[in-house]
Amino acid sequence: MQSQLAQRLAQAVEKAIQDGEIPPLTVPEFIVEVPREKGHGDFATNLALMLAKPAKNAPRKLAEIIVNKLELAGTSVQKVEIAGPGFINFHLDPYWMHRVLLQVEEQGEHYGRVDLGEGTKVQVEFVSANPTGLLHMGNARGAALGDSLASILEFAGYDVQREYYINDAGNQIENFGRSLEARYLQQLGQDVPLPEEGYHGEDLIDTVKNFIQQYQDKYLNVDGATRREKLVQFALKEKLTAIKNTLLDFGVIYDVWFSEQSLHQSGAIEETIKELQQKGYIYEHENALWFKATAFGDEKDEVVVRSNGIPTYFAADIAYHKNKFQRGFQRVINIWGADHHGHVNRMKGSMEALGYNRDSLEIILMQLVRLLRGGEVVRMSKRTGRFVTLSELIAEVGKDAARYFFIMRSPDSHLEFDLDLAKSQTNDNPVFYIQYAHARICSIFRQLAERGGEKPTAKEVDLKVLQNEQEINLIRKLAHFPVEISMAAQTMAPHRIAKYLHELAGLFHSFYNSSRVIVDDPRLSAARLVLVNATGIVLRNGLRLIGVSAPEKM
RNA sequence: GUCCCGGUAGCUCAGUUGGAUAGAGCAACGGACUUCUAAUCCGUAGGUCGAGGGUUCGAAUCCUUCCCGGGACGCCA
Repeated sequence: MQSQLAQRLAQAVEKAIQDGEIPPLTVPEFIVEVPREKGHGDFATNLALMLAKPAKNAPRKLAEIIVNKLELAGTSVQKVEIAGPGFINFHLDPYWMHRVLLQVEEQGEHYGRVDLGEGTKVQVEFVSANPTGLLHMGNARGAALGDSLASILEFAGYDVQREYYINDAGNQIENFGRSLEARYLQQLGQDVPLPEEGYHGEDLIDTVKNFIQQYQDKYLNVDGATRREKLVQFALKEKLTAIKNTLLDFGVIYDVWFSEQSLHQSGAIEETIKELQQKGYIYEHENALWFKATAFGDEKDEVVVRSNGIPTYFAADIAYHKNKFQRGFQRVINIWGADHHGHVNRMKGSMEALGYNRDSLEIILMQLVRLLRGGEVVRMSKRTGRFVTLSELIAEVGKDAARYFFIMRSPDSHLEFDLDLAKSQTNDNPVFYIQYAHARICSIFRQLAERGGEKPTAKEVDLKVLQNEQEINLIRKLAHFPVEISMAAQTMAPHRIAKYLHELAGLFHSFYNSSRVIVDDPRLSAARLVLVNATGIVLRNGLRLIGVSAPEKM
């Protein structure tokens, strides 16, 4: 409906130009939106306002010209008016929206899909936590955000792949090995210190205990390199399995687990550096190789190969992202913690250097998470390795609340995660509020079944009996769902869906409290059941996108 | 010092890419259960949109200068 109106409006302008009522110009960008104020109609456009400057004419005057040229045959527009500084408001046939109920029912779990992406290949890479420990709150936010974004993009017509990059090579693995070695020797009674820069998390003690159970002291009296290699191999496998399982519990399933090590082994890193070298973006300084990030607007250059000959993680990352583009992704989206922001420009620069469009690599930076318990900030320490893990969080508040809380705020915003609120089963908890709406809907249909009634279908029902304020508000909201999907996909903002669902649930609760669904009048009853059913479908579709379950009973 | 993010109601946050009278939830206050789930609803109150300047028909939104909070500036990842 919105795009149809936009098209007709553009045509009207063209016609006015032909007739010489508006000077020749290209039609400016304008929007057809749902006005906040209901008095402003069902749709409104700012076209005349946007046209004012290029056409050198007063907005209201232009609005009049446009309205005169506007062809509205075949639309549901009943009345057009010019308002305020020059808005054109459209009032539609009061029942136009009711048709959306037919659509919702017909399309079911597909209602809300749009074809914004037109099959564009997109990859979303998220979490990619080092397999040297457990997942923390930052990873958790990334998991919720990345998975939801991927789902939303899919729903908006993109061909989406979810990927996890396993940092199973490089410096931190060396470090990991030395930490494991220390823990191993400690367990076997030796008094050795943990490396200063090592992994201090106590989870490594358990890992080493498991190792000992299998190998005992077999690696006590071998050379360090062998011992560390064996420990690392064992620990990586264990940690990665744990991460996979936790993410699975969180409802996140990846298409691809990509190993950094494979890039080292295949020679892809070396090859990529050579390519950059040939293009003149690599130079040597103090025995190290540097990438000319400054040539691409970054503040300073960056080392790709250390003076000891070992490539940095940056070198691996360049090779990795080149690999992504080689796999044919037209958009490559990464979700990173805000602490990686310094990495953004040089990564984009490196892609530009390799001949790709820097804007095809899109980075979403998310701000930090603060946990609150009993009104107090839960202190975490990276140094001591003491923090709340994702699996602990899931155990404490449940998957649904956790996923909702992580995506309900814009990534740009620092996230305050109130554990008590997430656990509370009261109306101040938005997750329960939404789920409760769904449970109530299911309950109505259980009730109907108990009374021997049958679920009506939209086309056999007279939807025009849905006329009260609550019914109309609810229908309007359902009609808006596809637009919401487009917006969320376009701005890569899953929190919009959370907000939408909360509002939808609110409108449903209002409706529920104002009108009984199962009533004596069979026409009214049937129409309301269709409305309720449609609401249930949209709630399920939305909740599915953000990875929250839609319980039938609470 | 440079760069990034934020600053909107008591609190936590939205704000449809520059639009009409700035919104929601919680907290506060006052109401509604003989009902398909009161885990709900209805109502009231609450604002110099961090501050100043600029751009224009029109600014929370854009440009600029400051202030405050968080983060990043390594041959770590």
